[in-house]
Amino acid sequence: MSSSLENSHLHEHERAVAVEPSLCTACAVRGLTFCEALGSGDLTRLVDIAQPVRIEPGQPLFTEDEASVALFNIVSGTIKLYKLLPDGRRQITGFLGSGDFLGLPFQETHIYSAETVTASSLCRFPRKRLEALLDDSRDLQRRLLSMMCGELAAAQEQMLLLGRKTAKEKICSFLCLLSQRAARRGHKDNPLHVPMSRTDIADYLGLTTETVSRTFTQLKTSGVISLLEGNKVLMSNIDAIADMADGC
Amino acid sequence: MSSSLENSHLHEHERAVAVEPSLCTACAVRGLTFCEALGSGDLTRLVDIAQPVRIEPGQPLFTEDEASVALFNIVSGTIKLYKLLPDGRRQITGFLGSGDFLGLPFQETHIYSAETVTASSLCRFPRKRLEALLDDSRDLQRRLLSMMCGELAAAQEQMLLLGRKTAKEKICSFLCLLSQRAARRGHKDNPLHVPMSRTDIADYLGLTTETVSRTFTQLKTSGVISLLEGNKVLMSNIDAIADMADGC
DNA sequence: CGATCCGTTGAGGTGCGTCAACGGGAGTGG
DNA sequence: CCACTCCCGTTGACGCACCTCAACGGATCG
Repeated sequence: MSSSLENSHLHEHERAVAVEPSLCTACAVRGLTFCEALGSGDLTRLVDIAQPVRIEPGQPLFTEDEASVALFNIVSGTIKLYKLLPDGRRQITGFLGSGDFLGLPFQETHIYSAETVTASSLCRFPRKRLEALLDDSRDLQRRLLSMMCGELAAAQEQMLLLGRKTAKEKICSFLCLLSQRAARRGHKDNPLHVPMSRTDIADYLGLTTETVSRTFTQLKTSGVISLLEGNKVLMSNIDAIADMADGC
Repeated sequence: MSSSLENSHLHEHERAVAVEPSLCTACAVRGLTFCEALGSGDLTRLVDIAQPVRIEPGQPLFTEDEASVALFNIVSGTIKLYKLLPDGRRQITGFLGSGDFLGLPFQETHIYSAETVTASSLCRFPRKRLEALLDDSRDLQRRLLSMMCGELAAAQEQMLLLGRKTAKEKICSFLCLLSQRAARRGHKDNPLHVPMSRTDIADYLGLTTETVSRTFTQLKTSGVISLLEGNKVLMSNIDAIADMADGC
């Protein structure tokens, strides 16, 4: 599925030049991240430890059980998080996009693997230094706590999906989720861009690629979506899709 | 399934007497909770807003989408958290026990319903007042952040279970989880107490009661567990169960 | 002692997984 | 420019793990 532990390329990025303060104040996704919570003083300190990183599609960022040395803000691109069973079965626990925070502070090892789906640019923070900053800045910590609450809420919603929804409901929920997130980020949300493969979608929804494919054609045949060029999905009846997502 | 919004009994508990400071310093579960992070000054402030609550089995604490007015520490007993689909399908997203924190700070509404499984005693905190305390105490906030990270890790593990494990693997994982938590709390972990009903277990694991029951008898027949009186499970071969939990 | 609830067991059905084949697009090499 | 390969998405045929429906026994309770 991937080249596993071959992530030595990351260390090359550590030599990247320090971020200019202007890059943060001008950051396109700053309003979405925890950086928003920072006053100019703390922002300077954050800039000191931030390292811009650009990564190609399909590259691992870190692996489950590996020691956690860095945390990230995602500036652009899509990242997938996943856990594996010994025999190779995979569960993707989330897709992250611009503005999302990647990694768990105050945890010594990663609890999941992370890999790019599309070409991505990230803001990399050495963990220990970010934790020190967190200890000093109550605003930053509170903002992060609030983001974690949001992630926990999303995780619970995903449990409902995985445990109790049918294939059609899962696909519809997935489309609604992607659409909402695109809108929140200011991206186009109706001809919706779906950058992940059928395999990734299947491993996110607890299905197989065949079932994902069949369900898409079923939705296409019933007229609620159209599949366009460039991995785009046109939702011709969003209300119907939202209803189907909850089994109405 | 439950008496839904009938939780007016909660307000009676609000009249409960204030906690004595000695009750906190002597609290049996203090080392497990975020209270551990408090110095004596902050502890006094926490005592001021804490309200002891005792609730019978099968009683709702709050409901999904309801405004969040209070958060809780669980002193003893078991609580279930769940989400519902419009047609009544239910997913239990977690079971909480002594030392666990219940509720999401800085969120205006609850994202799940909570109900007692067994008779429980809780420590109730009005949300706004606890948030004010959080804003003042960095240690408290950090401890809570760290607990949220643990919950998020558990949620990811549960997604792997729901999306990719078989019925037998789910049941074995469940037994291992309960056993580990019992040990961490200092409860007996091998003749393991399983207080929840087959229906609750099914709704937690994304199965039906029949499948849960059949899988238990299957494990019993193959000799790795025995079902004892009083909802106790004896695991005669824990290693085998742990292996089966991951499909080995 | 009827009523209700819970756990168990059986018989039968089905939604989704498994296995296999096929076609189109991208990359590669001659 | 054309083969050739590889990868990905799609579709079909078939099987099975789990769900559905139903019956039953034991425990609890008014």
